[in-house]
Amino acid sequence: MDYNPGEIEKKWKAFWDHNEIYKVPNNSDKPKYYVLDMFPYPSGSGLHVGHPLGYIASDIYARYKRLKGFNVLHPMGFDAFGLPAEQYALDTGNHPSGFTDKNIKYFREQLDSLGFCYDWSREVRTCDPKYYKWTQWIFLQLFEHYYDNNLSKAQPITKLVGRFEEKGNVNFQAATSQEETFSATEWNAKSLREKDDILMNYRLAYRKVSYVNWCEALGTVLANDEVKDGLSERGGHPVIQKPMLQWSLRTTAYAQRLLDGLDTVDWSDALKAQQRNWIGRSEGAQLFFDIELSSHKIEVFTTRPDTIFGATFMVLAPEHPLVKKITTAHQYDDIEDYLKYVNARSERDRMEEAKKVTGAFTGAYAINPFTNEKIPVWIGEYVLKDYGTGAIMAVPADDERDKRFAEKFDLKIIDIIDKSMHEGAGMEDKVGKMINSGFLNGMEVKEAIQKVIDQIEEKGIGKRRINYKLRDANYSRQRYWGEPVPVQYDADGVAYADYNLPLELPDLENFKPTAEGKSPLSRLDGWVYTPDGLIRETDTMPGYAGSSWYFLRYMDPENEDAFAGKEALNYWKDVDLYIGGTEHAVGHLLYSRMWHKFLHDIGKVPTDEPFRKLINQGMIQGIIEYIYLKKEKTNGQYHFLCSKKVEMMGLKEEDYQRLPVKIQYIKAYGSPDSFLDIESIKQFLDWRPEYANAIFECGKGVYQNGEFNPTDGAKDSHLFTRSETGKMGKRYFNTVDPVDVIGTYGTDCFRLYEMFLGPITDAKPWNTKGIEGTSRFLKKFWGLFFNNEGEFSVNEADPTKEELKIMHKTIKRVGEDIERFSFNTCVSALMEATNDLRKLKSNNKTVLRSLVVLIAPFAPHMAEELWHRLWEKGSVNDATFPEFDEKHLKEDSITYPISINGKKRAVHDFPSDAPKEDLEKAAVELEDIQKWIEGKTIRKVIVVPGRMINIVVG
RNA sequence: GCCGAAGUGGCGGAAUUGGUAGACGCGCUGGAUUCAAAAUCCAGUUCUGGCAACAGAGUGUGGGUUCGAUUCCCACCUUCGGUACCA
Repeated sequence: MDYNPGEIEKKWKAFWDHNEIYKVPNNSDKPKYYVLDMFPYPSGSGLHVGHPLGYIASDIYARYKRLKGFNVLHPMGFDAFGLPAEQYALDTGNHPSGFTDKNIKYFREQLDSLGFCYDWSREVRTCDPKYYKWTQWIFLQLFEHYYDNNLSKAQPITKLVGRFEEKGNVNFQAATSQEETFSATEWNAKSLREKDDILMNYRLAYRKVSYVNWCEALGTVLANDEVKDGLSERGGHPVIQKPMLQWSLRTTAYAQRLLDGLDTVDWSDALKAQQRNWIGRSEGAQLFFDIELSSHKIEVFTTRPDTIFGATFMVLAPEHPLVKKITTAHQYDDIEDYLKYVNARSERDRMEEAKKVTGAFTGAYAINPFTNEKIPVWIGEYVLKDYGTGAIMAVPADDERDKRFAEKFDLKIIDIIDKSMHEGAGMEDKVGKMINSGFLNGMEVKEAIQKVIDQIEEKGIGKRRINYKLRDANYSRQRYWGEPVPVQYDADGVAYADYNLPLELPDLENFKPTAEGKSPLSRLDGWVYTPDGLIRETDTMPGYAGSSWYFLRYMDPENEDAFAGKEALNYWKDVDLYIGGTEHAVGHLLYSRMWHKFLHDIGKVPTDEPFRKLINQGMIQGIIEYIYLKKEKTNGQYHFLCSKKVEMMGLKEEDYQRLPVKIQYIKAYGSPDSFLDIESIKQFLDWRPEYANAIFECGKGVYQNGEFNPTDGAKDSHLFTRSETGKMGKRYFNTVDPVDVIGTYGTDCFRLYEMFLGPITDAKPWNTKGIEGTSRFLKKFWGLFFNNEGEFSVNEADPTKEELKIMHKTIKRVGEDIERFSFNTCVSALMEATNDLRKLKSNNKTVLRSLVVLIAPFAPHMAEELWHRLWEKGSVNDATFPEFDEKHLKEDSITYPISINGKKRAVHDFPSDAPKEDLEKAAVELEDIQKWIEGKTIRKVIVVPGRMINIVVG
């Protein structure tokens, strides 16, 4: 009987569904294991072959763990709120929920075609009120807690109020943006509104003024990547930085714990390094500078207080609140002009042009507290409002950016560190001897840092301090398609938690934001104004709200009394294995960890870290095929040119635009010689009718308006395309839908091939052609169970020594390779075993039964079919992963490579139990070796038993 | 700029702790089968020279450590990914 994947896969999928094979109980005698995939956003374009890579890997591991006797939780759900659905609603006027449902349905179909062992009864969707009820609930918990730095733990706001009533906030260690101190008496005298403002400075979810990219023309707030050069990506309208009162999360409160927790998890060093850099802990000093003729002080944070004698000017962030207060009348116009310029630039613009030096002088002078010199105060966009204090003391002698700034604006530079002993050392190396630095002269940098901080503290002008680069996370979105924030305000603007959850997202017809940039919800007067005279918050929550805790909901998805029940949480505890892409390295993975630590603080989850082991899958790349379009039209027509011509004639790349072409039109796709022929140019024109009259300058002629004019009588011609490996995506028209591949080769084959491509963590290009190899392998594997007449036939006799060796070798390799997530080599091992058994013409039942279990995680449908044909009961999913026995792997003899001075010159078989001395002697006497050592002295013979022999001659 | 990862045949990749470089697969070449093709099977396939036995070179580049380096160390080059200008 021939292998027919379509039939088999359909049959066993129905069998598994009917028997609820993948349903997982919340209690079991077996040890638990939790395998999680990163939460997908169900985009309209569906999955391409790159997406399932991680899902297949986790599915294989989940199935393997089950065979190893674990109770395995392996769920899936949808991160269903988000921008694309909202954009779709804006464009079409349709409600995003219908669009989202449709997308989820297609996504689910695609996932189902991949044969995953998800327990779909646990599916969650972030846009379901039953789910976001708990997202809102967690938000309110954050709102009603603050972070106590002494206890290193979140505490209820009520406790804080108690403390204020008794002692005020003096000497109180908490994560806060509160600057003024107050006594108990002062506190008790404050109005409700004043108290609320102060509490806001302590809450873990709080309101503050922060900046958004506001586009007046589009009437909406834009994400960073929707803004380019101060203009909106869509339409090219101006974008400005607009201050708005918004919700934030005090992520910074958890900075140190987020850093420390990294030491306890099994993640790659690369990923941990990224998180550490993001958190960005630095040690240094906080320091206040007096301003001449002003009562204000400028606060700075510096990691290099030792360089203070070289601080010859100061730079404030343009948004710094002091700017308006200290600017002199004379400099007013300069500063205003500069602020206008900066206002039009996004943070990203500022970063991308790191080398561009801009700034303006405020006219004010600060006093260097150690030299007592007057130093000018400037503003400059290279100083960011959200890092440190938004102000720096500039030391042009030792800092590249300060130096460029000083050179451009002709400011004083004083050398303060002699680095002549340390060639090539930079500022970050913290080496050298202090010069021109008063009492620090002659000290090494590290010593000077400590000395100067002591002095700073003694003078009372600053303190030793630890600073984090991590910023509080903006939590407000002026959008419709997200969780409503369950907060109400009274007439004074005091915020109250609304525990009437879920606060459902009301229906809407107009999804446009309001003229002032508020969320479209603010138009719903009947919703905004509550019967008790309060006003609802109209901002919605960001994408990361629902995805910061979803893995907990899977543990107990139906629970109506809690986000998950105590019992379920205590059984599943945390995620044992998390697989997903690096794009979430800092965002999602940091927010989830913070939420988890918070929930742990308030006693709601038993663990401090959510994800024990984490693997980043690499990207599957596609080949992007471009055609060259001249930027200047020829006789008013678009003009396409063969890529070979552009390359060979040495034409300037910048005169051409690269236009990605649908890969379906390409001939010789993926090869360096890929091209469009006349037929495919016609297809291209059907797709892009705006180029109907364009000129196509091919190798052997010119095609235009349906006519081909050859240069030398050619019938057809090639318009060569430029092929580049890059991302697979809709915008490059190079996606491959897994459903299409599966239609031809079957699910098992597709799974196997994705794994066979290479290591899970590496990026690698997709090439559909290579799948033939795994397809042949499955046919051969299947063929092991059938005789020449096509009848199922296995040999029930005891396996031979050779058969046992193949079997145990394969068990060892597949088992060990799954454990180290080397799935590509597992497939190789199974291929080799199949080839070996075919050579032996072996169809031994004991051996084949083991192989069926080994292949089951990879090709579950075929395995189930063969399992049942072997007269086994139940499901292969409930089989036991076979154990290997070392005794079957022993060889009688070992083939040793024999090297002379490390270079292999011969191979020879020796008995595997031959002692070292015998090997030494025998190797030297071999005929093949004699000619290499003739006339030379043997200095040494190195024998590594079981491995190799090396003869050193001289 | 900064951070991270990776460079091995025509291609994807293997070599788990320093010990036979190129497993396995794609592609290609030759053969069998076939009227022919597809499919299948067998053999070969790192490069250079040689009919061959064999010899030389070879894991991005240049150095180093070692009896022995794809693996460890130093410097550099290239590619990919991330990025909120490390005060």
